[in-house]
Amino acid sequence: MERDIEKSLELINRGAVEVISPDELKKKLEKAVSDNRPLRVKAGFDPTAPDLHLGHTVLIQKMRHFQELGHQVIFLIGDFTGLIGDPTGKSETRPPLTPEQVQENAATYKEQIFKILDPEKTEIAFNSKWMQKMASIDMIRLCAKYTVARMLEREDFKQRFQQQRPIAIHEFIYPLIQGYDSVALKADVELGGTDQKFNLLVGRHIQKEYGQEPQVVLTMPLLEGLDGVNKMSKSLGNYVGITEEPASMFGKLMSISDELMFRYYELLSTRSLDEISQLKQGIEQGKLHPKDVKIQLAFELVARYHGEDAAQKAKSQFVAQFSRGEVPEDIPEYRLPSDSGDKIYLPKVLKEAGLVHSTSEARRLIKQGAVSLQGEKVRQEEVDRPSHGTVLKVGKRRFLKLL
RNA sequence: GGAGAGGUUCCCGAGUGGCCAAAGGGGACAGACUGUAAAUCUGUUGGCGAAGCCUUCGGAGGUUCGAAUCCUCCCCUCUCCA
Repeated sequence: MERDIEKSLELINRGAVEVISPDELKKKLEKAVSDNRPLRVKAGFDPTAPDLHLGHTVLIQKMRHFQELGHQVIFLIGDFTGLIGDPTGKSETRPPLTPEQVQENAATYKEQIFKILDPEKTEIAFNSKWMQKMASIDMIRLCAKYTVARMLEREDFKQRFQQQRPIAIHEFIYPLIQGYDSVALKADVELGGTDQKFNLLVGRHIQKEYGQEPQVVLTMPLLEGLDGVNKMSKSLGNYVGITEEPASMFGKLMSISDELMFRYYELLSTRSLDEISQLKQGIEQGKLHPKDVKIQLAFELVARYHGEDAAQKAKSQFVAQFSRGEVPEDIPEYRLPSDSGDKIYLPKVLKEAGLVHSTSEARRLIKQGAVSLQGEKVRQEEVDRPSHGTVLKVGKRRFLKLL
């Protein structure tokens, strides 16, 4: 275990938004060293998303830091709470998952976190272990430890309440169970995104109620999704999954705005803050092209999850396709019906091949000049039957080889 | 239990008998531009081989030449009262 408290604090605080409270953290660290007992550091994950995405990695990397300092990290999969659905940050009640879905998703989580965490030093817990068998009377006792008024202090509950939107009662139970998890795990520290602050603080309260020393709460910034506005989340579809194909990962990262790129640098890159501000300056002074700086970011992240080779390949493919307008290597093929004569009706082909949802959409795209055959823009819906191997292109990203 | 408000297209939201496949915004897609799947500007955004027709406004019926709009019943959400 790291014995230098100051050094520990430095690493722990890096990137963190808030520590509640810093004094308690320091004391816990000192005690850990003097008792030679690693701190139990908990972070909970809702098993709604089968794919971990870059947003999660901000937190997981912080867990990694604790591991590096020799502490015990607990990756809690909220398989029981997943049946409720965390209402945090949601404007609406979430549909509950079935037990089967939860199991499936939890398994996938488990596979993925070890891309970042050291399996040897990670304890994986499921809160169904203690929640499943909790007696009704104990559940009621747990509920008795918090009040409706205090629940409504939470911003999203308050808003929904004020806006006359539904809040189901079970949603109130979520923070209580999350707090009880800390009791069950005897957590010394709990990590979470800033949106989790309320739930994390409820944990402190509940622990006290159950006679435990309250956990230190450490919040990490939320990573904005690709849209640059909402937090990255599976359900909003603005995410980059860590198991995503290199090319897709690279492309998505290149699609973020130049402004958002620096946010990603700060939260995801291992580069020092100094280096990052140098990149920023370089762009402002016109020495660096923003596209190149973005390529470096995409490269670093793809390399982290897929290796250097894959990153190199994704990069050259991207440059070929979007800077030079070349046709990518692996594109889907479509065999034209042999009996279709010497004219083909393009909207139908596009639909059959799955490049568009409907022939209407295809017709619109043709009208807009988005469709080309072998580099030649198509203006007619009906065209001469193209020769074998002709490349059909829709927009910038959809390709089809006609056979 | 009583009284009231509401449920509209991917999302938010306008529409209160025909001019409604339904304003506006968001998102998405496309085009132009660009050393970016960046920014910006413009356009498109139910389906149908496209003529017109078909399906869509919580659900089921009904009135009407004609219904998102009116009526009946049902389901769901919210507010106030109990």
